[in-house]
Amino acid sequence: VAATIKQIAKLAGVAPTTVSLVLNGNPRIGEKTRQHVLKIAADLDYYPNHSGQLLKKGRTDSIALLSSYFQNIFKMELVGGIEQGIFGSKYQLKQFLSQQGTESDKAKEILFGKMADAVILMSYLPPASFMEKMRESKKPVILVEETLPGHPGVEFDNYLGAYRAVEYLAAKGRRRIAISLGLKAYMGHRFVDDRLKGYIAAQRDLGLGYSNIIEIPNYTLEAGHEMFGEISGDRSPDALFCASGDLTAAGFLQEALANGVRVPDDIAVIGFDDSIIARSTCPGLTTVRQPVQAMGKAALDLAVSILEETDPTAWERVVRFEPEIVVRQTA
Amino acid sequence: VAATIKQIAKLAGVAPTTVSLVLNGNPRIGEKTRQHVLKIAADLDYYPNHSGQLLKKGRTDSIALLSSYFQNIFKMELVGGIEQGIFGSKYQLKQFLSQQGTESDKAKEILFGKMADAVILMSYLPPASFMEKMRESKKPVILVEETLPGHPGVEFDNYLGAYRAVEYLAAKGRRRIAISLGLKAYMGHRFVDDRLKGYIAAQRDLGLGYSNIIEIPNYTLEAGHEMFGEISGDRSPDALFCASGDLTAAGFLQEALANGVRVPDDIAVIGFDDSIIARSTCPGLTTVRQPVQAMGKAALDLAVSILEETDPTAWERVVRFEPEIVVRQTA
DNA sequence: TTGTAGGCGTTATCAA
DNA sequence: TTGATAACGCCTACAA
Repeated sequence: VAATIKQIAKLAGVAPTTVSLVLNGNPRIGEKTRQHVLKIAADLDYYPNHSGQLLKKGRTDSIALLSSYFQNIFKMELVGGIEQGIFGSKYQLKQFLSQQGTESDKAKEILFGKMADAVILMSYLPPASFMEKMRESKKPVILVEETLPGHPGVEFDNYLGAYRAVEYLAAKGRRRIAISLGLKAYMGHRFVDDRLKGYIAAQRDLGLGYSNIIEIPNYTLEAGHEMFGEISGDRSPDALFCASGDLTAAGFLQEALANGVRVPDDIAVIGFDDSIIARSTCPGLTTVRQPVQAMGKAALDLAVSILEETDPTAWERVVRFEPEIVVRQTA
Repeated sequence: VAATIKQIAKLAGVAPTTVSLVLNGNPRIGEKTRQHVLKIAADLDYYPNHSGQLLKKGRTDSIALLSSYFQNIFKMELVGGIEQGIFGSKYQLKQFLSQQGTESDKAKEILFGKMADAVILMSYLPPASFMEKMRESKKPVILVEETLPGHPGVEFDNYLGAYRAVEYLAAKGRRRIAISLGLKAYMGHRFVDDRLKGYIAAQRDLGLGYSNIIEIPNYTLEAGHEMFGEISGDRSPDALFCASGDLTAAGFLQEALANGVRVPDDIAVIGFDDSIIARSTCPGLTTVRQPVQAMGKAALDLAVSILEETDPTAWERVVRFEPEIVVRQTA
């Protein structure tokens, strides 16, 4: 049903080549023929077959985002940032979902199979050997969140984020600061380790002799609710640093307030990410801001500068973003 | 750099056909040759060129989601639902962004250009002529949120949602119920009209002689904050129905609580959507639930059953979802 | 069991 | 100014 160049050519009484030239705005075709062809193309509602073009050109003019996460606010904001940057550019964003653990295979499939010119890989650290291989094949893979030195990536200083959160709480007079984390659930994800290390280092540097690590199964509202059960007892914390994210912090908040625990008077709460959730809770959630949108944009920029070869150093650049404490009402 | 069937054939000392047959699991190739070819393919890290395959097959095995919205929770949840359904199927989801007003052109480009086999079009009502044309060309366009009778779509009963919200508030003894809406900003979007009509009808049916329509510029937290300024005065409402969504309701809540207005004692608040926002506010937001994930899934199912021709009626089916009041603490 | 040949829709090279 | 021809990588009837 879709029109092709050949059909237009036949109807117009010219050769396919001519049609192609006209459609691509080549000036060496006579005005009369041009108009004629254009008219017929419009009549037939012609749109170029994408596969045909790609096959010929060898480029796809699209960039893939690959992740193993479904619905998730971090991803939404990352995509938002990428979209902002990609819109109006010549690139298309294609999102792919991969089963956990199959990320690098999927990336190879995408890149070698010419489904996209570059892959932005979210929250997954592939083996160095994989990255080197991609580098040799000139197939850009941009790592987001979990990065590898010497390979293109975008990261956030999670260590510093945690450190500053503890510092901030201590400056507010808190002495028994607990941290919530998915140590087991997100095992192998560096961001978990880094946040924990930052917490421990800050405790040590500030001479705080208290440590309380609340292990949670996932980063949901419900997990936040359940945290509330963990903070009672005689050595209960006077502050909770939800390194597990804003959503868990919001969950905790709900449960605390429902049980008559005052925030921040009885317990200060600080989240992580500064997502839309942190801004919409009540009281407003004090949190460690991670500029996720900007990170998405940065990943895209990295991909584009590698593809367009505008910057030879881009192949080994890791763009690092710094945390910022956003003070609202919970701490 | 990417390996092709020809290269494998040459290295293996067989014809390209043989390689293709092996790779596609055709049983008529001898085991020895099969193993040999497979080994070489693996060595070369072969992945089939997608464009080549598509061009030949005439199908893309992918489904497009087209919208003119960037970051937005509704979209996130819709995508979530689609992904759940698509994962494991043979289809790929491709997301496209279009400038507002160019949706149908973009859809044609996608469909006729063979970038995807079907388009799921979010929150945009195209002209009927466009839908008919697509129908004739056997190019499925699935409408989400804004639908057209006789064309495949997924909709939500916004009228009933609003009606029930008012009914619920009235049953709770509220008499002066205000509604917030982006009448101007979302002009032409049927969901706005429908919610307003539901509100008006319920007021009338229940004999409530009060009407207060708060016009807001967009559906953000900040717009919610500003609503608070609108509800003072002597005929101030005792309930606010945020037909403008949970996020605006959350904004209002923040401002109200910050100003010592008690919710729901002084004013009841009810949101719309039951997004993650509604679940994470404090107090929990009573809201009109719209099963966005299920709607995404339904849109996908519709697309698939049209593509696979499993159900001839799918071409004209509009799947309708019903509201449900989710009672939490604000009303 | 394996190979030959042609074509999907496009574009680039070269010739007319 | 226009057209014939070939090629991108893959698949598939048909032939061997």
